[in-house]
Amino acid sequence: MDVVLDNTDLQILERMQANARISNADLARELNMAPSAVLERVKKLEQKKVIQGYTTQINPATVQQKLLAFIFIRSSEGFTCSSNTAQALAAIPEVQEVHHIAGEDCYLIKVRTADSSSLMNLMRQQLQKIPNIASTKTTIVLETVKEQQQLVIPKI
Amino acid sequence: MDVVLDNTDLQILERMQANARISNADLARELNMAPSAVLERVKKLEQKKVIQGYTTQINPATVQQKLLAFIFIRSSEGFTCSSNTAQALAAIPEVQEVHHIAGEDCYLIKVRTADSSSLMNLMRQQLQKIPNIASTKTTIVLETVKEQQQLVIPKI
DNA sequence: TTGCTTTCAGAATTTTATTCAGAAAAACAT
DNA sequence: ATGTTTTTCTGAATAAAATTCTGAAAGCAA
Repeated sequence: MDVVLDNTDLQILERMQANARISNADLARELNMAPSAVLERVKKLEQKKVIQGYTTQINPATVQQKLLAFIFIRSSEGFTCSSNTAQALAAIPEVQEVHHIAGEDCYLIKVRTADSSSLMNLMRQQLQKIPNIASTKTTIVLETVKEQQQLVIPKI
Repeated sequence: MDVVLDNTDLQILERMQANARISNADLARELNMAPSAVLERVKKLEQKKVIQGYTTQINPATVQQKLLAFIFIRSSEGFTCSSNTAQALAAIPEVQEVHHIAGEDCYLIKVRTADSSSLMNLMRQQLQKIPNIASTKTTIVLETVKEQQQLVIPKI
């Protein structure tokens, strides 16, 4: 069940993380391997779900998403953090991330909307409808200095 | 200075966000356009920095990154949140995100490490070395329910 | 050794990316 | 409206890449 990755796999992952659209031919050249061999490895990394997908990073402001906020969500007392709550949160498209966290607060979510009034609408029309939410604490992001979902690939 | 996107651009963005490695030929077929026309648009979206890059989503656990944490960082009193602090935070590879936030706390950062002891090391060896940090409040993530950096592409 | 599995290289084939000339459409100014 | 300019598109040609396949080499277990 445990996935084992050798150095070649890690090299592939590192390069594809930096540029998902690198051609298989270029990748093969950088690794001094045949394209067919590299392709075979990439396919296996996909099968093994090491690679979960390929996404395009879009400048949020250009698609009218200028507001970013983190919201701490506390469940009602007497209710354990049900996965129903998490699922309901995750089903909202503007909710990018849902994390179950340690401590008193139950969930931390990351939300992206057009502006503060759309965030207000979202909270009123979507969050308030979810059962067993006792309170929310919102943190508005003024400026994002860094935002990379890139991992540190280990070296062997 | 303002980027204008028509419906075709948004369709392209939506599809490429879902799969950055979709072939230009497939994309053209879906949009009922010639591949050359689609390619031209994609190149322009890259030039205009609407598209900021293409990344591969890697299962963090498979590359030994099992711990995720959010850390609130407060600057020393009498010091405004200098961009130096933000830059120093952003320079740490394990720090995936650095957000300047509203309220008393100055920054909210997202950190990914192998385990809790590596997080401890990181905090002692890296965060403590940064000047003018008064306090940190760490929130450990127990379970991530959703994590998509996918935006909601507007419809026209 | 023998048999089994994995990984690789190299060649053949299919498919795609890329470039370019010119047509169509849209935008613009007169 | 009219003519002009700019943008966007199609379709064809070419270069490049993806994909498939065969078989060799390496690793491993019995």
